Amino acid sequence: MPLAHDAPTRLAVSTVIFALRPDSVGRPVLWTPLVRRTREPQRGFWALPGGWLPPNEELEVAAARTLRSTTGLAPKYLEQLYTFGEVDRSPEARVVSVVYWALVQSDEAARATAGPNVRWVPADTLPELAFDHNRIIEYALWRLRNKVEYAQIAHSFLGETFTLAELREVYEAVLQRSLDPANFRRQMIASGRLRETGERLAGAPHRPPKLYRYDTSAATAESREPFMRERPAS
Amino acid sequence: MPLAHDAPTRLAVSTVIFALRPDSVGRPVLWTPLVRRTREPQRGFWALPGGWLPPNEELEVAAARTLRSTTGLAPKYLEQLYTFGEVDRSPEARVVSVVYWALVQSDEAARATAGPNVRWVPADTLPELAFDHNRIIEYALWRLRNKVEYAQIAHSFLGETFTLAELREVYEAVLQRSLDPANFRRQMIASGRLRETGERLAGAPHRPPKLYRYDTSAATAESREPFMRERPAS
DNA sequence: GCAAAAGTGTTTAGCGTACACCCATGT
DNA sequence: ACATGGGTGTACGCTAAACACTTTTGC
Repeated sequence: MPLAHDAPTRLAVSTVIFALRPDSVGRPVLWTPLVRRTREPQRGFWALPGGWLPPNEELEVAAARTLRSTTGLAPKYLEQLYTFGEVDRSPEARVVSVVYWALVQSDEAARATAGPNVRWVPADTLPELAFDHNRIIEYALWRLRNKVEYAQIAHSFLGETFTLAELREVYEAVLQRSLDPANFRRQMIASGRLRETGERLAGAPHRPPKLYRYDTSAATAESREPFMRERPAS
Repeated sequence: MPLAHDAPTRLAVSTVIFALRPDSVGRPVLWTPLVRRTREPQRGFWALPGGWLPPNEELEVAAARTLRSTTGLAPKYLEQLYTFGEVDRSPEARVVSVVYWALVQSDEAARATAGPNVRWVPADTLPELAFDHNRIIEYALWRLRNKVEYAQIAHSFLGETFTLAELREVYEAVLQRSLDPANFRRQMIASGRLRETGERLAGAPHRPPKLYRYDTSAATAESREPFMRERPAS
């Protein structure tokens, strides 16, 4: 079915947002917030947070604003994912969506705003979503799991300081497999991007672990990608 | 300077095209075709091939069509690169460009159409281009050089059959360093994606090398990325 | 036979994995 | 003291890099 010849192509920005939340057994797994569509087309279906691109707003800023308005949070990591533009991905009008993906701090996400039209769901067991949004989230998951293996982004789920065990739990949750604590420690230290804070986390009935901080200035030239900012727009 | 409030955001598709051509010393290096802008803004400057997105055309098809109209060629590899949408990247109007990158067969590119408004230039020593196109090509180069190291795309510069020496020359030209022929051979064979044709390339004053063919069906599930097609749209 | 590139064999170094073991704290 | 996770040491296996060596052609 051809589109109306006078309908202009519309440009939207959407964001796939990831945070870690405990599942029913208490182990952290990936969750993502969705919004309920309140108008046609696809009214009532859950969809990615997003909206039309304002003429004077940067793409990345639009993604961050969307994130903030649906979760109340600021992204700790934000990157362009892909642009989806199939002619038939939305009925009636041609819609090209520039999609971003974001990581937010998990303990903040636990207290994130939610309402009747915002719902967090486990990213690996999605319901049927509006448009091609299932496919988009699956692609974002693929990218996240790939990128965690070679880029230092896992700390974006955590706060300013963290223990190596906490960091390892993030990797294990994202990659869905357990990692050797001893080797994990050495790999992280060898990367040269962790700085000891000098403090330890006390209170547990065992040896108190050191607290680390991610060193943003230690990113080497080889590993740096174009267009990557230290602080995403908010 | 704010944009006119009634000017809609426009959507364009551009393509960074790479082929290998001999430099002055005869060694293959990366070249890319540019088109001269014949209207304002930036009239007279060289720019990436591209144009406005037709309402009923797929993004990838638009990229392939652009490629064909400027070079007369069909892409052997075509992938979305990034979407550039900075508010001020084009004067007067907000333009969001979905940029693709493509690899074309080098011996075909040698006979490619060129005219007063199409020029091939070495990709590593670009003149000053229109808009942000210098930055776009530099990013495409970065992506190409990264991806060649972990994905099997180098054969896209070659014809149906090729020798391991020819394939190695592609890698050397893209990565700008020489590779050990013995180890290169073993790595390629070990990848399991090359098939012997049973033929050899005769005529040179030395032992005739075997001819190989790239086996598209041998791509494993682990290495496959979403949205990758065997045959790009043309 | 000789030159030159194709193709094979072998050694070494680095790195990730597996796992044994010691350390430090709260109870 | 002891249980528990933090943290260290070490051996193994795989792979890439380096390079010596053999093979096969045209001249």
